[in-house]
Amino acid sequence: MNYRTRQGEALLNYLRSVDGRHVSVAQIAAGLSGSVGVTTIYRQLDRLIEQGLVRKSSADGEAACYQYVGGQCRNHFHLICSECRKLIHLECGEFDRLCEHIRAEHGFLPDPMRTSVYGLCADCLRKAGK
Amino acid sequence: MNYRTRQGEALLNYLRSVDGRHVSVAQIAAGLSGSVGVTTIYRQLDRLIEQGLVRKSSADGEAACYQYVGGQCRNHFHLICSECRKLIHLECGEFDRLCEHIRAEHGFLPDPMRTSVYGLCADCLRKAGK
DNA sequence: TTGCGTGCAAAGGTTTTGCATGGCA
DNA sequence: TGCCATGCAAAACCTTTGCACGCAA
Repeated sequence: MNYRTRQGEALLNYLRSVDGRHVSVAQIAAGLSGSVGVTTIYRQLDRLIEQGLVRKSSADGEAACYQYVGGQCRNHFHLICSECRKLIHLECGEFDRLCEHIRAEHGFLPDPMRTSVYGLCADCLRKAGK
Repeated sequence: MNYRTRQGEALLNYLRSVDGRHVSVAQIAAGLSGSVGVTTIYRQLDRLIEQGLVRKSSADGEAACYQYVGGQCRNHFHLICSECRKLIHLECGEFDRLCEHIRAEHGFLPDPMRTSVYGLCADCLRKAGK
C-alpha cells in the first residue's frame, strides 16, 4: 500500500488517470476539485518521488510538473521543445551510451530520469522554416 | 558597445570576472555590492541573453543561473549533481552523436546549450559509498 | 524635450513552514 | 493515548510590473 489516506489515494488515482502525462500542482489541485490542499499535494508528491513512483521535472521558470511513472521506471529521458514546451518521452540506446561515457570519463553518474534535452520539436522546426 | 550605462558595464564586468561561471541574480547583486538594483540586473540579463552573450540555465526549483559566454558560444552542455548542485561544463563528442541521432530519428533538434544532465557527481558518489 | 535606463515598492506565482486539528491504530 | 497526515494561513522565495525619477542626446 503506497497511500494510507483518502488524499493520497485521490492523488495517486488522479496521476494515473492522466495516463502518465505531466501535470503541475495547480492542475492536480484543479483535477481533484480542491478536495486536497496544495500543502498535502506537495507533501504526498515528495513521498511518491522518494518511492520512485513519480517524477518531477521543472522547465525554466514555470511551475514544476509531476508525472506518474509507476513501478516500472524505465530509463527514459525527455525532449522539451523550447518553443512550444511540448514534452517528448524517449528511451534510446544512444543516450545510454552517453551515460556510460560520462560515467567512465568524468566520474559522474547520470540519472536519465531526471534529464531533459532542450531544443526544437519537429513542428516548431517546420514553422521556423528549417 | 553592448552596454550604455554604468550598471550595464558593471554587470558585464562582473560576469566576465567570474570567468564564465554560473551565478544567480542574488550572487550578482552581492558581487556588485548592491550598487545595481535587482530589477536592472534582470533587465540587463534579458538583453544580454537576447544578444547571445549570456546564457540562462535554471536547475529544478532553484534560482536561475546566468553565465557569460562571450561571442564564442561553444557546444557545451551541463552535468548537474542532484545532491550537491555542483555544475559541470562538458563538451563531448558522444553528446554530439546523441544530438544527431535525436535529430535524425525523432525530428527534434537538440540545443546542447540549454541541456542539462542530472545525476551524481564523483564526490557525492563517493560519499554515497558507491 | 524626448527617450531610455534605473530602482524602489508592490504584486505575482510557486513552494515551504508553523501550527492546530482530526483520524486511525 | 500517540502518531502521523491534513490544511489553513503565513512566510519565504524568485521574478516581474508600475511608476516616478534622472541622465544623456
